[in-house]
Amino acid sequence: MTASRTARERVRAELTREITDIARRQLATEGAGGLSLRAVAREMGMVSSAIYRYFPSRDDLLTALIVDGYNALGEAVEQAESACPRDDFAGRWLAACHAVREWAVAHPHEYALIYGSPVPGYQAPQDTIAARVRDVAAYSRIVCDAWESGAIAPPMDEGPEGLEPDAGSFRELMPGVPDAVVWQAVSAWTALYGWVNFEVFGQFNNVIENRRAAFEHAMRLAAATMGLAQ
Amino acid sequence: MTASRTARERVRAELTREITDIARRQLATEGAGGLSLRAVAREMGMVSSAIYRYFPSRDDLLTALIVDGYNALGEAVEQAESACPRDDFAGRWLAACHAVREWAVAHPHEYALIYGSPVPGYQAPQDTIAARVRDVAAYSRIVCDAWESGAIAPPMDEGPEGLEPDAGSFRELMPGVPDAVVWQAVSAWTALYGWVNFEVFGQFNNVIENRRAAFEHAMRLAAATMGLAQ
DNA sequence: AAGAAACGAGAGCACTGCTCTTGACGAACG
DNA sequence: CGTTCGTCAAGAGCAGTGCTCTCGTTTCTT
Repeated sequence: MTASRTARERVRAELTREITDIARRQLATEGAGGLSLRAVAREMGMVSSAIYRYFPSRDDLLTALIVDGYNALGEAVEQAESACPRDDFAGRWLAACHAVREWAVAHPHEYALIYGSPVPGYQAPQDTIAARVRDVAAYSRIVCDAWESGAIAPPMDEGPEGLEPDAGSFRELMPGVPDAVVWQAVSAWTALYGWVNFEVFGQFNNVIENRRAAFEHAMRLAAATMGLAQ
Repeated sequence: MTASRTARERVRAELTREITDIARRQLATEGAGGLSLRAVAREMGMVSSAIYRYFPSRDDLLTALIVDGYNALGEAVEQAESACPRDDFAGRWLAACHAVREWAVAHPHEYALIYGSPVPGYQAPQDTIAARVRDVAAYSRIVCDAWESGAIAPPMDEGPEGLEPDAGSFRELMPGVPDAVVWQAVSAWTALYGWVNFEVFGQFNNVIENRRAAFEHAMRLAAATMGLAQ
């Protein structure tokens, strides 16, 4: 039904895709700040103002790339995690971690776009929040499953107060899991992205050599803090 | 001796300081990408080209701000950590963590400059690496002291290979500490900055409410992974 | 076939970092 | 004291940016 309404809409969809493809390539080489609408237009053989027929502003083009990035990362995590045996929770966790790291290392600029410092003046629209929770949802599912099958021991203390039960937050993504376990999961989550941030943004240059092994070791430690038996 | 050589040098130093001050204010409001030499010059009542007498390029001005940021953060950590009893290692660690977080929350754009995604096209010169290790040096000292007084239990495994013994790296900053403990310290380090990154870059908006308490809880968990007795 | 909507091209505005030249001022030297 | 040399602010200008507006043309709808 949505295959080809008119020729005009087909070529419009085609051009829109070509614009985002070229923009993604530019993003990969120049970074977010170097993404130039005029350069995209130049590469397409169009005039810069024509781009505005497809994306009303540079920020809208950025938003499209951000949504694509969230989905690509989320899909990578989902695939890696779902390839593991359902009851191997530590294995699923490690697979998810490696998926995040490898995608980030392979697409550093896209990763910076979604998990780095926010682009100045850019405000993420509501369209992005649906795609943004895909990776953390997959990861919450592991914690959820592990808790339900008793693979996570109940911790001693209750943890601090103050988990906001907002849509798409941890509290909603892990129903039935006690707050203390959610807090441990949050800690492991921040450890994961802290590591990936440091590696992608160059803090490990000339410091850590065998990064994959070191990462796996750190993620095993994170799983332990989460209470996940190895 | 360096107080006042000539009047010319005095006014030059004064103007240089004024430029960095205005640039820092602009950085705080607009972010790194919005830092404009012309706007700085406008605010000083000068013409844009005059700025180039003091900073040969925009990147050099950025570098000055980055070095200042490293020093400010490092000094905050040093002060907070040194205010604790020398043998209260967990207390020193928590104090250092809170210092990092509070400085970052108070100066989000400066923090983004030094620990966020790298500014596109900007390459950090060698001048920065001296100041950059100030915070991690203070923090390594805690681990070192704790290890020497036996507050850190020797871990089971040895951890992965691949610690690069580069100048200013962890391996050099913690002499005498076994590799396995250094790896645990690296994990705690990444957990710390992972948390601060997420908070400063807005990932905790509408998710975590009482962030200071949650942070302290996460940092206690990190201290536990590090093997630090509480 | 006629009207409406979408489209690409082009000119133009305000802004950016940066370079080059010009003229003025101040400090050191003979 | 006067000259010379280095430093400085100012201005014009270049190439680039995001974005807006207008103007014919093409395409779809009625």
